[in-house]
Amino acid sequence: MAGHGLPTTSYAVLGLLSRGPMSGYELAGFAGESIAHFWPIRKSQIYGELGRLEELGFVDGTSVHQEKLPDKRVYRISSAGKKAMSDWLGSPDYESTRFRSGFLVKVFFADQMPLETLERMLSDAREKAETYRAELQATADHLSEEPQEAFTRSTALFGVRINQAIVEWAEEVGPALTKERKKKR
Amino acid sequence: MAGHGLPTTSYAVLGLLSRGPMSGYELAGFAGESIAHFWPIRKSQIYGELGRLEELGFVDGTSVHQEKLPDKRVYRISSAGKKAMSDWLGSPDYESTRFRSGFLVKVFFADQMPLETLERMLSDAREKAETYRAELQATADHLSEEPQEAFTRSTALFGVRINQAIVEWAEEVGPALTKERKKKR
DNA sequence: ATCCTCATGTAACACGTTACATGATTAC
DNA sequence: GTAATCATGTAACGTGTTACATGAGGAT
Repeated sequence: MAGHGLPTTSYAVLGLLSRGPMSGYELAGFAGESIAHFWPIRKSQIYGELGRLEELGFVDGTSVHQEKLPDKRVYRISSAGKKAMSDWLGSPDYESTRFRSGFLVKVFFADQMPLETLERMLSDAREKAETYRAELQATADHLSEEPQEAFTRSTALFGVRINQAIVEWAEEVGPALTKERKKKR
Repeated sequence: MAGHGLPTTSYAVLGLLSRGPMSGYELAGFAGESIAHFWPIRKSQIYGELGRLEELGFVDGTSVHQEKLPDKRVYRISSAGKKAMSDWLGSPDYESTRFRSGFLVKVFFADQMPLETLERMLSDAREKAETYRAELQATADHLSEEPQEAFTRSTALFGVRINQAIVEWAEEVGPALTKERKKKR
């Protein structure tokens, strides 16, 4: 927790709502296109957050009837919500990074792994990172020069750097590791 | 899940036990020095995993009485456990990477953030990554040339690359973002 | 004397994931 | 006309985190 109270996910939802009123479904879509690469949120979790935020008085929900589609509930950030958001933004504290790599767990124990499997894993990881890097680079390139977008772009560029690092890592250690595995056994 | 059954944490525990019998407490310490930077496991979770693995017959636990210290339960990997481990290592599938950055969430919404806070955050993130990078580099350097260690070293080098990328990112976008925030408002 | 760390764990809870539900519209 | 997708959500579950417990030894 950063400062005092709510988990980061709550502020993420609140922040997205500060860009305009939305239903949970719409919010899930928006989150998927904007923050998902560094802070994924499942839609079921979004509904939970919206409920919590409404109880706290940080958002106001309004039920909207629709003819051909299911009725929806549209949420709008309240003034208390804006205050909570700007308090959060006022502090430089942030929730510490969570990183877990099932890939590295396997690499760590790979001295017991068939050579072919290891090679498949390494090339797979390299390729995935390469693809993802290109994708995020494209995202960054397509953003406008609007001031607001500079922040979005910087988060995309973060992902670009990370995935570039992974590609380079795979190229560096790949040959050494498979060679290692050939010696052993 | 990678293949069929257990979560990655179970295999991580099993894999560490394949290096030798340990108590839960010892295992937690070992995990903290080896895999924590890409797969952290809390000790309370380790006890849970050990219980599960014992029920599955993948490890055998033996209670050991100690004079001055609390009694402990020492676990040893069973042959069924070794089989489960090698089956897991035989498949190139791995649990997908989980990455969550509370830092980037704040950066994403930083157009509403006081300039000073943004600057503090960026330099803090840069510094943390720099420190962590050096730490992991030292870890990699101190590993021997034993074949086994090559895999451990590669996971450390992964962290080195990642943190190097973060440092470079901060240097790239830092000035642009703070400049952006100076224009706005 | 008191406080902190070591060495062992147990218990409670919350976040986040996966699975389930439902009706209309579009695709093949 | 059957299957996939859209548009809305709810419910159940499990991993992982935080808090609690306990007694001995070392530090100040």
